[in-house]
Amino acid sequence: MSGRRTSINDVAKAAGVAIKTVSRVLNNEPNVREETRAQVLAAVKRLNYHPSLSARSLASRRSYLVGLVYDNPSANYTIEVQRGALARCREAKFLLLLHEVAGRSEEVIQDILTFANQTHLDGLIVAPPLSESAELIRALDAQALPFVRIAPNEIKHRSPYVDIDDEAAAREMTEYLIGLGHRSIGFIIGRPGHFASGERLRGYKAALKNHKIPYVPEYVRQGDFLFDSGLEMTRQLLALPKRPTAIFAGNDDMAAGALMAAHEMGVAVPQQLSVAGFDDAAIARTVWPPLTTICQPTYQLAYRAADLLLEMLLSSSTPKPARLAHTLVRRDSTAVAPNGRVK
Amino acid sequence: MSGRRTSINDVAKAAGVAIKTVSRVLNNEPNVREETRAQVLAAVKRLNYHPSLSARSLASRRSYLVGLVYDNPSANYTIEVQRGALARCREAKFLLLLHEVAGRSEEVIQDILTFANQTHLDGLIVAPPLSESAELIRALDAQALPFVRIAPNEIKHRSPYVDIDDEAAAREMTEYLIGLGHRSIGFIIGRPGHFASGERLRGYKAALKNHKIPYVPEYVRQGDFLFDSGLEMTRQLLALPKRPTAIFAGNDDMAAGALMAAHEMGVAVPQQLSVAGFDDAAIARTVWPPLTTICQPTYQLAYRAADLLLEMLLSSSTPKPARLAHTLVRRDSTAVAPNGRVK
DNA sequence: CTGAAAGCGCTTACAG
DNA sequence: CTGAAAGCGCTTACAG
Repeated sequence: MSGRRTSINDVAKAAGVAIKTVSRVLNNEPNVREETRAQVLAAVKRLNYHPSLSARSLASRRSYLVGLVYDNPSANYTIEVQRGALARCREAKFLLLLHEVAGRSEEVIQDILTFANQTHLDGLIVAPPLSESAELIRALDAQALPFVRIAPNEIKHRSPYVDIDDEAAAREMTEYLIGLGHRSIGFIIGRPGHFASGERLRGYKAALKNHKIPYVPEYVRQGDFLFDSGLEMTRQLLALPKRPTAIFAGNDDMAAGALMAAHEMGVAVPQQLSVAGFDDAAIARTVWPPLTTICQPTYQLAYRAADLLLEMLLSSSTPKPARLAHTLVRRDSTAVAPNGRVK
Repeated sequence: MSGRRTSINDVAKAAGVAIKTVSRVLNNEPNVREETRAQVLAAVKRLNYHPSLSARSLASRRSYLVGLVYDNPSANYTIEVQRGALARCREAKFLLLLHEVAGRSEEVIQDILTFANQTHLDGLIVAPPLSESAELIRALDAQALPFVRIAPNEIKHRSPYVDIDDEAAAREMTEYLIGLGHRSIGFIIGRPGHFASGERLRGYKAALKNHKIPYVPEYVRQGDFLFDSGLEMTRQLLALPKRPTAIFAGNDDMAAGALMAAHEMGVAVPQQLSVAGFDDAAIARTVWPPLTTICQPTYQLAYRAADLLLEMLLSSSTPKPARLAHTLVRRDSTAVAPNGRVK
């Protein structure tokens, strides 16, 4: 670290061209002779030159900074989101800044706006459940800050988003259980207000209907996406006179709670009770038995979200939303229903 | 986003001073009259001015960028490290860039150096287990890049670091089990090569010695910090003719594996077997029964690491290493030894 | 296909 | 205690 860092001037001198030409090569602009381009690249390599982000940023009135805001629902989920967004940003030579928020909605919004203003963010990626906040969307709109939402709810807004088909996924899982011979299937709903909670419930209902299985209200319980609610609701479901032979929880944390309730009450999983989750979070593989669940392509969702944002920033267009595929992962927590006939 | 962003010139004009004075106020430099300072701050507020990082960075030859590199050992741990480092960086108006690495040591080092060069990082925070890599330390040294290590091993290097006393913590946990009347205590060692693995083993041995309990080699098994190794080693320990009444695993993931082995073999925890972990990771609270474990102040370690790095950068001194306190967290996985007399 | 000039918004180094 | 000038390393806008 002695003396000056090497700059575009050094490269220009070494390659025998003007700095504008170096700039063209570095930014993959057209109208450079192939030979000239090669000379410049050779000089870049020889001098181990790395362009200065601050200079570029200052001159182009663009920060090359993208923010990722999240209200950490679970560490594993968040890490995957970070990975996906980071990967795409790195490719485009943008920097990703993380910003975790928590607390009341009003403060959270102010917090995010302050973050965006202080860092002069070019754009923002909004992870769920923040992506479901109508107030936040409105506030970002008012700032004219480009943003992309991951798995948002039904809020109508022209900004792009990426998601999966929660209803279809829940329908598939329910039909998978039906296929195993289950006819009494409990369902634990996710936190009220989350769009995904409602969609998953809708998928459960649709599957029952498709198979002409009556909907039993007492089999459907309200949880909140947390372990404890899965535990408590399963205790209630298993205490029912005619208890369900399968329980489908709105996410893996609640499914893990369901497993614990079964252990407590001496109900064998999967022999006497099948349990299914949603998300394929890390907990799905650390509980016993490992959970049958729906795998969301979290990394891909975040990668794609970053991709859409960069497209907005670089071409100032408004890209179309993207819907990605989920998969049903079969593990050991589900099995043929006791006395059940497999279809 | 119409027209120009407000700059230091606008503030200077509005406050009736030179831009240098605005700069002084913003950077808390001395030699500004209190009245002038107030005028400037009022103008800053009125115009909702936020200084440009790129301009500041370009002029001061400092990127205000700090890197955090990690080889994600567990999502929960990583998230806590991020939180701590982010909090300190935000206070100092530095930006934190994440960089996750994986794979062979040589590639990892090259990857980190490329990251540092491309972003013109001012400094680097190195999380474990990367902080234990002698090759990495050497490479960073060669680049003259300031860095701070979190929980490094015994590598001698003048760069600062933060850690806890792993040996003392393991000693305390072992003595806690002894205090519950246990005399046959199994131990599952963490991944070989990790400094913490050896320190924790040392603490276990020291406690036995302090209490004149003979060291039984077959009670000590080699794991690798992963769930499966805890499962397998506990199966072996519980198959012993005289099986231990307590098992202390070198981390929580292995302790969770130990719990599953006990469930499998019909050994009641904690009535017939006490199980203790280390780290207080999220899994410690999702397994059943919840784990007694050692809580590392992960957030604080990272916060402090960032603090030391910033001190290095801003005062160009070399701060002293910091050692932080751990705590023993009692939960339901440990109890009085069967037929044990509590001391 | 290539380049010279101006300027982005700050800090540094200096003067008073 | 305050300020005018120079310059950080790029891109933009323009000229040829």
